[in-house]
Amino acid sequence: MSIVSPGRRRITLSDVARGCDVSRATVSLVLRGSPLVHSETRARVEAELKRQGYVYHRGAANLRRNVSTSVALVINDLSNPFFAEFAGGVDEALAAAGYVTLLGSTGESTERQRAVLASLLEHDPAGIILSPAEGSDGTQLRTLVGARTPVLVFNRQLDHDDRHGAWDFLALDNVRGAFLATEHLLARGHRRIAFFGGHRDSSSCRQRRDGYRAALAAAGIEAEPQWLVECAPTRLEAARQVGALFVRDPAPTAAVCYNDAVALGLIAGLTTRGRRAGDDFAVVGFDDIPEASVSAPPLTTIAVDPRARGRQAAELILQRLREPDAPARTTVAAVQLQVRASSDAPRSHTGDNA
Amino acid sequence: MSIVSPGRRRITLSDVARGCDVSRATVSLVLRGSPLVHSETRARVEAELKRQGYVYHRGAANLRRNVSTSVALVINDLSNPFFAEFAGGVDEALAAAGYVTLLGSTGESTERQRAVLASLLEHDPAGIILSPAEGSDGTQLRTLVGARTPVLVFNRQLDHDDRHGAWDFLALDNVRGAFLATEHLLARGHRRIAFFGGHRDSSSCRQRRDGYRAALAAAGIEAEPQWLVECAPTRLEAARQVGALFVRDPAPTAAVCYNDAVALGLIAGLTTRGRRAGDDFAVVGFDDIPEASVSAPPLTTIAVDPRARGRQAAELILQRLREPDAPARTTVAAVQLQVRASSDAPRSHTGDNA
DNA sequence: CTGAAAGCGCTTACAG
DNA sequence: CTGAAAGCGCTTACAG
Repeated sequence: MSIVSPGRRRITLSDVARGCDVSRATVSLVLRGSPLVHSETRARVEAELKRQGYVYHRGAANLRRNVSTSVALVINDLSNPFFAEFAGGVDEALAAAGYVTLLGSTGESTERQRAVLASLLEHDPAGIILSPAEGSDGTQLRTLVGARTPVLVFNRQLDHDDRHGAWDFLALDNVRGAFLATEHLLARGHRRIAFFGGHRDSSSCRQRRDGYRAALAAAGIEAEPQWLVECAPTRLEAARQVGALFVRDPAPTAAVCYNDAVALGLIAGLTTRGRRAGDDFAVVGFDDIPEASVSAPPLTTIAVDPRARGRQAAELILQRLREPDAPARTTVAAVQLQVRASSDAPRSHTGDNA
Repeated sequence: MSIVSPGRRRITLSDVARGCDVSRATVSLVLRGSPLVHSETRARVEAELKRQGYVYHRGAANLRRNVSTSVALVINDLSNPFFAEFAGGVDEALAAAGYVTLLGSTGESTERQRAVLASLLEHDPAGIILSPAEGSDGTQLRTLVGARTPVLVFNRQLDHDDRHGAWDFLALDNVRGAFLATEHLLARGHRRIAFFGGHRDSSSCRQRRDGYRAALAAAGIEAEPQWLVECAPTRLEAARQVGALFVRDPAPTAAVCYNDAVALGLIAGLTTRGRRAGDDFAVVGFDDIPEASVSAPPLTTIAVDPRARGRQAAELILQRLREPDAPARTTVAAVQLQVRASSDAPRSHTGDNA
């Protein structure tokens, strides 16, 4: 004879059925709002459900019905405000559609990404929204995920194409964003414009560089090799690399940055070197993270609206669940220039007359 | 005769068992690492698991075993960097312990909180980490959640105590934080120090005001009523309320702010009024959000380390799962003063000689 | 060491 | 309109 702590045992359909003298089937029909149940019976069952504090066990129901009401969201890390906003948008749209969000973080490690995906897959998500860790391989991911679970890839292209047909892809318009940023600096009179930060092997960096080059080309300028400075996309690394911009004369008077973190690092590095961003050097960022609007000087940047991108990603995976057999699609999300006084000094202020 | 798309059907234990001529029981024992299985049989089964691309269905297993491997995390919103960091810490620690995080956002609405909790409970979380929406009622939450699922409350006290015995509570040391902030301004020579922002009916605001008053009292100062200015804890509202600080002469020369958002709003509002934070008015914040270090001027504030708090919250709920019957506990997390040049001008700079 | 059988909490044809 | 029965994918005593 075992003693069960009060309230510890789960209340099931059977308990409720017993409590109001109907079958489990009838209670189930009431729960699912079936019109088959007599309204008086329904009322009795509903009273009993409430009386016993019944909680629906969606997992059991999903098992029986062979459906899933969760979507896995795998991102780099919530400490990055870009992904935090993105995740907020995903969760908002998924919750509105009746899905629950399963969270996973890779910390930009493909090894952790493997482990996180394997663990999440065991929870049977209906689909996966994946912002891949840098260096993720499409073929490997396909082996891990299989063909049963649709994946929406966000932000970063996978390294290898996939024999089974590509996954859906939500891309930022990196080319156009960098084009707009560069065009803005050109319009303010700059001619020697650097592209600062990021790694050449990241697809988003290559695309942003392409947009940058295209804007320069449209103005009849060819990017000089020393204007292209690589560094890890963090504030600290960017601050360390600032010197590379000024090794040769004439040095650039402005920089399009790979992202806002790099731009903030550049601003800090300029200060260290006795220069003032927005005063004698122009800086434009990419992403429009929350810090961009309160930095000193405020940062002109490319707004990506990560929260809206999150909602969009959720809509795309939900649509895929509705049409599992439609061909894979790439969606390119628009970006826009967010001008703020005054990280983007005009050339006249930089004391440059070359 | 229905045609199944290749790879759409789930591979189950039965498929694997059939594929290598053993019973489902044996496959299950292999999966769970039982020493009962002959090593040769084990090898055969493992090869077949891999060959068929088997994915464990943890939901089915958990149903049978009556356990859960998920924890629900309910917060205000991931757009708030404080909660994003907190969530990152929670997820990190839960993942390390083999749990998956179910995410839910309230947007500070108790109505949405009800709906989100009801939905998450249907997914049978082992426990819930809840940062309650403002105005959450403990009695109502108890009715909703029941006695089966342990809850760790974070950051904000619930409105009513609970007859069933309180839930675990992870609190920030708000009193001490505000005390440290106020003491710092006193040490810099200020005597007329305001407490700016927050709502009196929020428990964290009351506690921070208590710490502020205690520090003033220790210096023989009593807070004047007009030094206590309420406003919603957002940048925008704070900027709008700045005028209230200067309605009477002599006005305060410094302010302890309810949080960093309010502090940043105050800094902006001061600028609008032709004053300069850190130059002729001293500002101290609370939370140490990422913007605090890059604002102009950088913000001296109280560091709460939300990521560490997230890890701590996860540890506390995991411990509760291990000891369901231990008495409920309140844990107070330490906070510390983060001094940054130079939002915290000394009084001599404020031109105040009163 | 391996297999047959019962059961977790639910749903859904099917019969009445 | 209601109930008995089978089954979703797994686990676990129990028997052999």
